Amino acid sequence: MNHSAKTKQPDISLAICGYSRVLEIISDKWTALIIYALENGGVRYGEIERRIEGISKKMLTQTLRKLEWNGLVQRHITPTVPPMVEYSLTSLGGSLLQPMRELRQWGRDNYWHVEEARANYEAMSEK
Amino acid sequence: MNHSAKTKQPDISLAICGYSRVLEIISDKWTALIIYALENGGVRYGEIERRIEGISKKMLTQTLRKLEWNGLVQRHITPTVPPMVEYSLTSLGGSLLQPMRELRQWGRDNYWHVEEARANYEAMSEK
DNA sequence: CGGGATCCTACGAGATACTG
DNA sequence: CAGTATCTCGTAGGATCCCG
Repeated sequence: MNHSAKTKQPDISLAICGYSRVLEIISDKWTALIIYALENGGVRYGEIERRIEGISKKMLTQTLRKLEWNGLVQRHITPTVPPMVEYSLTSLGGSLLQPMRELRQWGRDNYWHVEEARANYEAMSEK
Repeated sequence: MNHSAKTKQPDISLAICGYSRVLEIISDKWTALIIYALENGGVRYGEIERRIEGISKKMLTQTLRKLEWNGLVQRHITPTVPPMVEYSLTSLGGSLLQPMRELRQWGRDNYWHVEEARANYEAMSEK
């Protein structure tokens, strides 16, 4: 009753692949860094901005909104003047930390292999 | 001797973060799907194309080249006419499978939470 | 303090056509 | 079969200025 039993392999569909769906959520340039900034608890807007080198207000706000929209981050406003806004991970957001840490670790352990491969590839192309 | 001992937290730097480096490698639209297509061994160009729904020759070739450049995939040509080209994961590429599978699993398990959060967020905005 | 509104541009990626 | 070569377009993301 399911997909093509006679052909060698099932299709790989972008629309259905769990990985693609995760990427849609966490592959924006600043998303992961913001999640890491929040991994130890709630942090104020300005403090996140200070912690992450090079991020602009626009990108910070935009990325936080998307994280909120996806249910990974929650926003808590204390209506003083001026206002104080604190962001924190939801439990859904927290559940992403473990798998993300593993990818990060892979990057730390293996990035030099990647750089080596690139140098090698380019050396080959020139000959 | 290291970074600012008196300020509350060390900076989070895009350039240095292991996670950002991994994203640089595997966040392209088709990259993960190609890696999955190769997870059980070498596959020919045309076969990858058939397995991945919706990919164009241009994107397939371009993504394969980048994967090769990064040392994750290797290319083996049998110079018959017409030529036969087989791609397979290197050991470096294979080492990415485990962490990627975990993210994929997260997507499968939690995507419905994300969709729920989105619906909720939008319902809030309208009021 | 914590944003929002605009403008601009580089680049990812699709469509289409051609080739050894 | 396994690619290249162009053309085009949408959008992510940076810069800048303004606001309650």
